[in-house]
Amino acid sequence: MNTLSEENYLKCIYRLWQDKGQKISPTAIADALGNNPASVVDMIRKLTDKQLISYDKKKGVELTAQGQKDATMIVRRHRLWEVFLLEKLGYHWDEIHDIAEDLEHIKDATLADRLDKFLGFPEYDPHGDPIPKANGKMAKRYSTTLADVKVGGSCRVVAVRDTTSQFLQYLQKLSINIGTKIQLLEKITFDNSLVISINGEEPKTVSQKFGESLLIDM
Amino acid sequence: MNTLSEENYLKCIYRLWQDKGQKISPTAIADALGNNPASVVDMIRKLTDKQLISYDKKKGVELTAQGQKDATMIVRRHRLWEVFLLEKLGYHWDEIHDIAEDLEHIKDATLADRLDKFLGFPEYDPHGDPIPKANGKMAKRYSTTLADVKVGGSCRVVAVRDTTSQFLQYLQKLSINIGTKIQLLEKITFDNSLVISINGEEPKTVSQKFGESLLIDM
DNA sequence: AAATAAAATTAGCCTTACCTAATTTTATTT
DNA sequence: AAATAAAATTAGGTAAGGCTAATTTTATTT
Ligand SMILES: [Mn+2]
Ligand SMILES: [Mn+2]
Ligand SMILES: [Mn+2]
Ligand SMILES: [Mn+2]
Repeated sequence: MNTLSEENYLKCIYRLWQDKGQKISPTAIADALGNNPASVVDMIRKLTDKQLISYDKKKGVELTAQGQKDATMIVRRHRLWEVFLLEKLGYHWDEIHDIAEDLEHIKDATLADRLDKFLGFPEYDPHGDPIPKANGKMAKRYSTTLADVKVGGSCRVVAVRDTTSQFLQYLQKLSINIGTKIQLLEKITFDNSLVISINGEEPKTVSQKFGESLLIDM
Repeated sequence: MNTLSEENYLKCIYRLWQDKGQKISPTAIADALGNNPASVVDMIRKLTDKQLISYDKKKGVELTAQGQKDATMIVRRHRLWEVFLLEKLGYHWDEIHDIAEDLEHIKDATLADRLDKFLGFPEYDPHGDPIPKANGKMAKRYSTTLADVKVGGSCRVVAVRDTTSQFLQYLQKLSINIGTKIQLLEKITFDNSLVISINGEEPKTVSQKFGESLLIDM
């Protein structure tokens, strides 16, 4: 069984691998976790000994089959708890991530499966991220962002790429939720700012960073 | 905020204080937690510094007002999660204690209150222990055991004093649950064994230890 | 009151998971 | 190719929360 810290590293490596598909370096992990690179090197040794990752200066850090399995199950628990907190306990979507960050580490052979059943086997979490099934499979992850939409085009919000409360609360203020319709009216060439209409309302301007953080379906 | 270990010590001291009402010594705590007395002495120092307990060789360990408040809220969370696991996720009553032992440490300002509301503000947990309210108050704790019943008398099971799976599974085997009616047919004077009838069925013999572990209402 | 037993405490170690500072290796400029 | 910068690693340290073994204090017997 993995410790809390080991689990957080596995999940972090899994996320970096999914997000970029690029070489995962000790510094990348350190940045993502807010830890010192020296600490990361320690943990890389530990996880390598446990055969959960492999590390090669050329290829960077990679999850082994077992590491991938373990990471997927942590993500599964995280997202299921998020659904529970939002749907059953009435939290808002900017409050659930941090609590799920702790709940995901509760280990019991049947807990995740029971929770899954209790929640009605949800496909996506409240942020639009797919929830891995017990067998590790999961629905497709969205990848097109608002920044990819062509001027004049319309789209529907399906997920967020950033789950910080700063971003989620900003969305709240703009009345944007999963499912909200957005039309791209104009792209400011100077800094790629986007002029959008939310649910057909009056135009608002948002930054490129904002656009890249909203996942959409055309 | 208290660490996981500090919380487990607080809860342990709280339980010892409730159970015996006697002087709580370092060895008693060590026994209860399965830790070494030397480790307990370390933690006594730490909790004393944090003003959560007081320690006097004569009077033993005592919770301060704050320590009592903290301990009560841990117990609240533990028992609420137990109700959740049993009622919502369908666990049996011998499986929930260990999982709640971890869930009780999840800290969020409103989590316990939301869970309480979601569960319909239960008064007792699945083992018959009263659940502290948000203000710290709770329903009465039962204290009469099956061993206190007079021969010929009848009673109803209201709680268990032992939550080990050994005991709970034994109860399961005997078809005893919260609410089960038991009649005391005979008390063997040799070793205080009890001959009982469960729900009017044929007589069964149980030990004194068994009788002292079942809390009842006459 | 001594002797003995039990409980409490101290001293010194260990592991986990972090850290800083120094050094070495690898990449990027010039 | 050197020089420089960045990344990775090593060395050594810290705090939490355990441990064992030795010692001191307190209780219980004789
Ligand atoms: Mn986590
Ligand atoms: Mn999420
Ligand atoms: Mn616990
Ligand atoms: Mn209970």
